[in-house]
Amino acid sequence: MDMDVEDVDEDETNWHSICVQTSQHTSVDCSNDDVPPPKRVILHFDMDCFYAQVEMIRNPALRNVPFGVQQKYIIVTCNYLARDLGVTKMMLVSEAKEKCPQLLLVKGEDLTHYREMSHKVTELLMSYCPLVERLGFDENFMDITAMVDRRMEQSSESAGCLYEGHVYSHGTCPAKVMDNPRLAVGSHIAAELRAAIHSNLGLTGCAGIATSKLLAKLVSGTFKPNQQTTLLPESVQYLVGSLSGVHKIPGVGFQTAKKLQALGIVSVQDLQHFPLAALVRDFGASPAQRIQNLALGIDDTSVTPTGPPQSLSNEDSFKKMSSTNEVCQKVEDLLSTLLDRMHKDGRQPLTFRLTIRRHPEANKWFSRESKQCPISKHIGQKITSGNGDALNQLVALAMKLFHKMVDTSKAFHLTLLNVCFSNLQASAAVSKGSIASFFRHQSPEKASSKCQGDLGLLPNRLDQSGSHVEGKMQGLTGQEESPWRPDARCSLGIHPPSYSAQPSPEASLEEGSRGGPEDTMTTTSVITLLPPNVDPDIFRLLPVDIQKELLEKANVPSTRGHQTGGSSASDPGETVNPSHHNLSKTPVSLAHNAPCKPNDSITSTAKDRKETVKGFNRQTDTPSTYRERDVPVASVQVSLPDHPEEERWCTDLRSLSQSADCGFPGNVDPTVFSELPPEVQRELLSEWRQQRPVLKIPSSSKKLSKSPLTRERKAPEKSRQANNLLNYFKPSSD
DNA sequence: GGGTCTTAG
DNA sequence: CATTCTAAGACCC
Repeated sequence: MDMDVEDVDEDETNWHSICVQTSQHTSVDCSNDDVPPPKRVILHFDMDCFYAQVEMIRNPALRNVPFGVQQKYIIVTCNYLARDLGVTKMMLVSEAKEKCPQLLLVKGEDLTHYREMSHKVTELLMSYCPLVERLGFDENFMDITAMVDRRMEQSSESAGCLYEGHVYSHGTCPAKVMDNPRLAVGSHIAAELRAAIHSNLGLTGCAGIATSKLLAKLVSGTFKPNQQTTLLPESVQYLVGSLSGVHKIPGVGFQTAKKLQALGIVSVQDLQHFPLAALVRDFGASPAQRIQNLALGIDDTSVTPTGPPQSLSNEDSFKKMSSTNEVCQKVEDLLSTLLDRMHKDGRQPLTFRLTIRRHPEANKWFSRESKQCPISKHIGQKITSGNGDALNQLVALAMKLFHKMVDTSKAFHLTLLNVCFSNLQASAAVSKGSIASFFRHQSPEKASSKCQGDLGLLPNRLDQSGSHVEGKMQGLTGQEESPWRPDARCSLGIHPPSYSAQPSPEASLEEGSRGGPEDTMTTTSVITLLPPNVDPDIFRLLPVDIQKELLEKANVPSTRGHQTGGSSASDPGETVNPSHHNLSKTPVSLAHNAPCKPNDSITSTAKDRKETVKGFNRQTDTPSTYRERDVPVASVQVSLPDHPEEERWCTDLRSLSQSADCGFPGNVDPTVFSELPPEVQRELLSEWRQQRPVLKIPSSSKKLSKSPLTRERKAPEKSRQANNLLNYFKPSSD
């Protein structure tokens, strides 16, 4: 997991955060009109040090101390206090301790809480628009083209607004800014979504707004903690040209980079200009075209809704395992927890796989070996129904597979075991309004719901994903009640769980603005009413009275951001880093001689407001305002009582605007929640559980047609849903 | 469909 | 370099 690549990335930030001040006369920007209007508007979200944030929500006391999340002997990620002290992701625990003796460590091998929070983020985003694709636990892509179009149709005002957050640029003329109104609108939507994630889930993160997944991802980390950046078409070449090497291109991993290097290709420019035919020889036509396009900043792949996981696995690594008994015991442990997850998921696995890793001595180049086999229907049923017999039978099955790989009559030395269920089959359908339908992928025809209906109108490109869209829409449509009704929720700052609820039509911000009376309640409205120099994100966290005050004096003199020349504490210097040879390699014909501060890259207005906010923001607290209440914490390690299910309570998007009173708008403030007495938490959880929709559905996928480049596929076609609800309502449906 | 390789976080 | 603990897709038989 290096999912944590995310954050800090010391060096990576450099390249992208470079900003060049182009001299007035560059051939690029300012006067070109040959830049075609963006077709799609794609967002990329990347949570800040995700695991660490989840841990801080579970235990607010952690916010005040430097700590790292440890998996075995590695610090997989850490909070910002730890970063300030020199700790980085993927650092050895021993090294981190030397560097920072007071570093606290939180065990992170159990991914349960991270996984759950990860899905909440995805589901929250899906409630606004179904086109959400997950990338690991902490990143999501979203195609908001339809949302943007709708907003532009209904409100002419949008044309007049500026970008929210930063604009990646090396000196674009301000005038140019408005030549990309769709991206500008996209930046506002991104800001609202980040605000929603923050208010509903208590998480901060970065967003990138661009015309493709590639570009959105590349630009999102430009300004690191908790900020967003929009990439304009005229800056694309500069951005890709700034990458330090081909390995920085998403999709070009170690092996590919190695092969490229063998061809003398090291820089992105090398790859851009290398004869395609030669690449084809080494990589094959499709991959060759693909990687060269990526180097050129071209990416046609669509955002493919991820849907429920296609496999569930559990693994553990260790120094040495050399007896069958140990293996058997470990397999049992792994299976036991995996079975719990499988049971909650509700789907029935048709395939079981056991994977091992042998000690890197005999077994060459490190690798894993696996054996898999079908799961009999009989056992499969026990798995889904939670029958305890399943464990024993699966352990036996696993051992059979184990013996196929390892000759136990000889010495062996394993360093890892993994058990995996795949080929997940959804069981019977659930009631129509169920959440399950939310994840369902099929249902052709009707796409009536509002939110979705719009999607149906997608002008461009979504053709291929049409099927998914429809499927999702349907789910949405199915949504019958309106969980988000103001009255119902809020009893405790909480409201009905709603996985499903989110998808509900009204969930969409714009929807509201479109015609409904509820417009006024939408996040959108709220945000747009904020004083120009206030970050909606922060605003929301302020006490109501302060909010009022700010609204009254909308034009308070903005303090010059501290953030300014520097950027956040996290990586200030780097952004300005003088040593950007990259610059010189830039293909673009600009005079980018003068690197400038990050700020410069922003249009003045946008910039000003961002910065002011930032300064404000940074100190006060980025993450959670509510945070510190004192919770009796025995040790920093203490955390919530473990309830299996605290998972899915969800939120109501639209309630954002009222968040102030409820503690959380339609939702629960995670921090607050964590501070409630365990009994109360449990009670709430069980209440939520009754309706909570739970997961995603199965999706057996088949292939549809293919599109030329890149993978497009994913939409499952048939699938019914398996939903946890089943477990609650239908004891043992098969 | 089984199994490996690659990429990714 | 991987290291951790996952998850997915491409591509072989």
